[in-house]
Amino acid sequence: MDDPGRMMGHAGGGLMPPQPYGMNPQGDAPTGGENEPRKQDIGEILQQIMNITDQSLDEAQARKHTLNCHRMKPALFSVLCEIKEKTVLSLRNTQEEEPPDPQLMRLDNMLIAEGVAGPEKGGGVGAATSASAASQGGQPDNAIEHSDYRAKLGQIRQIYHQELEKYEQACNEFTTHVMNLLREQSRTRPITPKEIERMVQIIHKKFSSIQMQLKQSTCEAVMILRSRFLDARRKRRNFSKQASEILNEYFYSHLSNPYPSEEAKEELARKCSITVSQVSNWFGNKRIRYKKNIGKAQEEANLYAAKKAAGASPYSGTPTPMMSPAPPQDSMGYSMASAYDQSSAYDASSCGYDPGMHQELSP
DNA sequence: GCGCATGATTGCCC
DNA sequence: GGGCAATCATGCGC
Repeated sequence: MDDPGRMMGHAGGGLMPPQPYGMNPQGDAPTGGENEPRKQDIGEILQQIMNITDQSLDEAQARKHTLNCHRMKPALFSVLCEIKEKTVLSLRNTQEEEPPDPQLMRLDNMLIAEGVAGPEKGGGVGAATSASAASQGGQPDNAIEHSDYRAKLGQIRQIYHQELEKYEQACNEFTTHVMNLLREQSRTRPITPKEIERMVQIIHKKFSSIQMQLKQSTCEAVMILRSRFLDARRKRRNFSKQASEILNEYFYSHLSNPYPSEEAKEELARKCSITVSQVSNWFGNKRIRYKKNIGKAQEEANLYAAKKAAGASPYSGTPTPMMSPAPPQDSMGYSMASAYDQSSAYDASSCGYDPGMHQELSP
């Protein structure tokens, strides 16, 4: 930040009556041997002015009074006026109105869109809804995900507004402080209201750059939250036990043709409270893993066969062409008849046993 | 913390 | 476009 001390200086705002710049108010142009002591005097006065900032108010007031009564004060004022003129010239080029920062506009727009800035949108309900739908399809725990996302976004929003308020407060406090300081100093040194105003602008600019960092960090936090929320893999949840049972029962009941039709998939999806694509994924994974580990799959098949025998299957009333599960292997690696084969209503002899399917699904 | 289970994704093939 | 195979990433029991 610019040193406020460098902003000092202009005739009209000071203690002295307006005088032409560069003129010695006393009219006695420095000459020859008188120069050295005067230089020393001015140096001394400048040093005292610099020291004022390190002093207590009472001390400073006393010192200022001494300075104002100093015989070299008018000469110093004149010097300050000269510096002032040069400073104003250099400032003229920097006072043009700057266009709004496109980066800041982007950040603002994003924060408004996400419901972090601007009017309260329930912590980004819209974003949460879309993200939730994208990540979970029609899963019942949507509401949990949704509220979870909303709660986290709400936290971000709260922190953002707290910090923003803090920065604004600090900015106002600092601005007031600097303005008071400059007004106070304007009694001793030439400072115009316009310069004070410019100083305020500089302070605001500084604080707005800090605000931009805050906005940037907030945007990053929202993006991270969103990506985590949208990343389905991160949010993988095992299906409910009931859903797994339903899917397994269907799979082992249709082992001869474990490729459910679209209608069947929809029905399964509805019963399991999952999406059709999740049903497709499940069957895709199941077919592959069944083939890879047929022995273990056989145990599972037997389990479901036993259940079916007990009449527990929801599919027991809808006999469709299927095969018995792959027979378990004995110690020699040969197939043995499974419990499922023996107990199922859909055994090899009764309905559509497909040896080819065994081969197809066997490793 | 580790290993296995499991849902999801990706690339390829038909 | 659907299925397969490989892989990733997370959940979960130990």
